[in-house]
Amino acid sequence: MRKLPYDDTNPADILKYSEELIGKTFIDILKVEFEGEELEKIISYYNNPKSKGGLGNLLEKYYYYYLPNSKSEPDFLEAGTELKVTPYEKTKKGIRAGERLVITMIPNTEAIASKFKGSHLEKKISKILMVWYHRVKSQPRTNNTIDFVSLYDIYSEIFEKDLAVICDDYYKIASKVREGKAHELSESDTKYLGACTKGSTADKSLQPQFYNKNIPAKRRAFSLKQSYMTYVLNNYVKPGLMRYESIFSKEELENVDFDKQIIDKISNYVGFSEEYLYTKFSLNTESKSKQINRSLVYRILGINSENAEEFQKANIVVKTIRVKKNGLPKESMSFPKIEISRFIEEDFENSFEYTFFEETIFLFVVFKENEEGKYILKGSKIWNMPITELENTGKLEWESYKKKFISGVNFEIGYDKTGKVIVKNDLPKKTEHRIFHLRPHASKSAYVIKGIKYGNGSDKDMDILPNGDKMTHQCFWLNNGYISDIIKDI
DNA sequence: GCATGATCATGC
DNA sequence: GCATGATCATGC
Repeated sequence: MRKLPYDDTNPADILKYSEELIGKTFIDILKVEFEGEELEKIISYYNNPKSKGGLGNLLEKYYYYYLPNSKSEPDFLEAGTELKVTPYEKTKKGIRAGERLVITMIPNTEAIASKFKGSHLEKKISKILMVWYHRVKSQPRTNNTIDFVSLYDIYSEIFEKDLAVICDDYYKIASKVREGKAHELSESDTKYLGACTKGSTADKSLQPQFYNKNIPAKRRAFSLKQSYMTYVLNNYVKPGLMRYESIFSKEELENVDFDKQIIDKISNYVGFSEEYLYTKFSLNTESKSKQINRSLVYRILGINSENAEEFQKANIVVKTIRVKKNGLPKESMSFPKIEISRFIEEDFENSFEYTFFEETIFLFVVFKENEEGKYILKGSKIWNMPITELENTGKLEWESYKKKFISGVNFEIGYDKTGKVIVKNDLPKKTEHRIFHLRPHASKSAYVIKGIKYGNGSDKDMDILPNGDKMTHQCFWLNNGYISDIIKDI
């Protein structure tokens, strides 16, 4: 056996050796060990999406030279350090983690420890050597460049406040498993540590639960959420591009329940009118901004921007809701527009919509209309869509749109009294669905039907249908009736 | 008064 | 210039 070029008992030395990776591509690493035909062969092996060897495996073998030990122990055993090779991507707004960081499987054939301290997860997550490569999807994997290397130590001072949340997340996941409810787990149940599904689509088959022989559950793994990894990347690995403000002090996170604290902070202002609160929090009362209540919520939580550290980490989205006197939200809730050509190619389980509702936590903040027609802050709630609802009703409703797009959308062209064109379609309507429906979402309406253009929008406002017709961009909306049920206890 | 289609205001 | 969150406005 060759002598290792680093001290594998010392995390600092492993880090130092790893820093020599910066600026190199994976091909550069392989070139040290191979040449000629052999090099070509090994490159194509690692670029084959079907081969088991990932980029992490490549570095283990040809850069760190360690022999894989049992999967239940950290990779650098004596240093107690786990190696993770993980992608990041560049976006218009900066950089973000390309994936969640999967740590270890949630057991389904043996007992699970109820507390994080002393758990199997603790061993695997405490010290992680993160090797970040810039993923460019258009090029072969081995052409990607390693740009950053960092040592994540959950017991170091900077991550101390995250540890409290992660312990709480662990407890929630383990409790659900121990109650025999592994089939009800969802990534959005918890804040920084998530229970993500594991394996390719075909492998996501249901397996028996250790704690519940009657109901099978998908295999899931503990992971650091992608949103959390994005924060780690932007704050500790490459700080400076994004600025976050924190809502909580370390003491607050260590002592009280996360959700309860958010709700409590908002509760302090329940009963006051929008106008009063705008003035109190120095928001321009003349503003016609449709997002002024969002700004208000962030100010109530104590931050001036809309970049809340804890919300970024936990993937929490703030949604403000105005409720009419009769208790029904004034509006359904919109989401980013869809792309029909992508939509009809996807299966529900791998769709953008499934992923979004499985991963996203919502903070609903309700303003209710009083007798004088003024809106009063009523309260708030943290919510995620129950996975069974998403996988049953949600799936059926989603699929009804897919079917309709494929079979063909029909239009009826009309005009209102001002002469404006109004184009009706025969997509399934809100009244036919319980959870969500599709509606237009664009700057202007725009259609091309049988070659004829309608509406005053332009090409950017339109999406293309399978038959070549075009219609105004659509997006999913959560039905206001459905939201009404969720927020009725606020 | 609701359902559905249309559109606005902001921030990056 | 566009994505996003949110609301407007007409017809039934």
